[in-house]
Amino acid sequence: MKPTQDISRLLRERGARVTPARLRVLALLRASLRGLSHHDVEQALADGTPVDRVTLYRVLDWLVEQGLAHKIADEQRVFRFSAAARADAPHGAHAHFVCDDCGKVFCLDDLPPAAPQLPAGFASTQVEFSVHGHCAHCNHPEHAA
Amino acid sequence: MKPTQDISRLLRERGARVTPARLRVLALLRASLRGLSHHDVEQALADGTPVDRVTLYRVLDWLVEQGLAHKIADEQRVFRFSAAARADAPHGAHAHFVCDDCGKVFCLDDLPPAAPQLPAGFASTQVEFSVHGHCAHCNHPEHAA
DNA sequence: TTTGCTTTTGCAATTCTGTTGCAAATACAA
DNA sequence: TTGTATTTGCAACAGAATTGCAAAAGCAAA
Repeated sequence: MKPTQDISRLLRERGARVTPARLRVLALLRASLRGLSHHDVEQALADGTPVDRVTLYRVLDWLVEQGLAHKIADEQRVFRFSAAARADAPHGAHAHFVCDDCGKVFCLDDLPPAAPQLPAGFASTQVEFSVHGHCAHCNHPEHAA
Repeated sequence: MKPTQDISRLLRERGARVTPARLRVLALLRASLRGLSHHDVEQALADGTPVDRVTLYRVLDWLVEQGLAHKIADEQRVFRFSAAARADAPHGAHAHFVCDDCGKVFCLDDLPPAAPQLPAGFASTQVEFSVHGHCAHCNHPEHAA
């Protein structure tokens, strides 16, 4: 089961051109459990034929424009992209783990946090719960850069 | 009542050096109803003796480090700073309310829930709990800008 | 007040993240 | 295969934020 074939059909169905960059990026986003920054995607695609930085920005924005991906600014003011099909729920409904070493964001399935009591007059629209620390990869000295 | 005298004493009490830049920036943040970007602060201080851009960045970060201000990235991926309501410990584990209208950050006294179970190898150092919504001021149409 | 040490400031240059303009390459339909 | 609009890659640009280092300023002790 080639995920790229699914994606290829998906793109074709909406009258969009099927290009390697779009296939690879969307497949990557769909395979990822966490939001990916432009840099993350660039690194992930560097193994095969490298994709130009600008093309990557444009593909990512195009995916967002097409409603196939979501774009949010993380705490470090970096845009993170995630596939829309999986993450269609309002962002922030789940908890995040932020690695303070590598800056990566992981989604924690766990724990739908309840909003605490707010002062009078305050209205909450969204709750964000982030756990900061060191991810499994950065926690192991032998893996550190 | 000179707010700068309050601030001057506040800084001195914690063994920090009292400089014009720190006084002016913190006074400005305290007087502001919404979160200010670096550019906002630079403009606001341009009337008097202009403060160097880099100094401004450093003063703002220093205030955050001291727990006297909060720093968040807004939707346009620009950092916005606001005075901390409670001049507490250096940004400990407490909950925040972020107003999506004015960008201001309020500290909530409620303690965040304990860190959820993390994947193997992950270590948590800090838990951040943010509630997004509309603050009491922005909730009232007659007060809105 | 003066001295001396430490912190802070200001300038220049640099990094990081993302954009824009334009010509060449490519997808896709005819 | 050909024609055409779309997409790509390169280069240059732009704004936000950071870094290195010498000069200036704060503060305590003499």
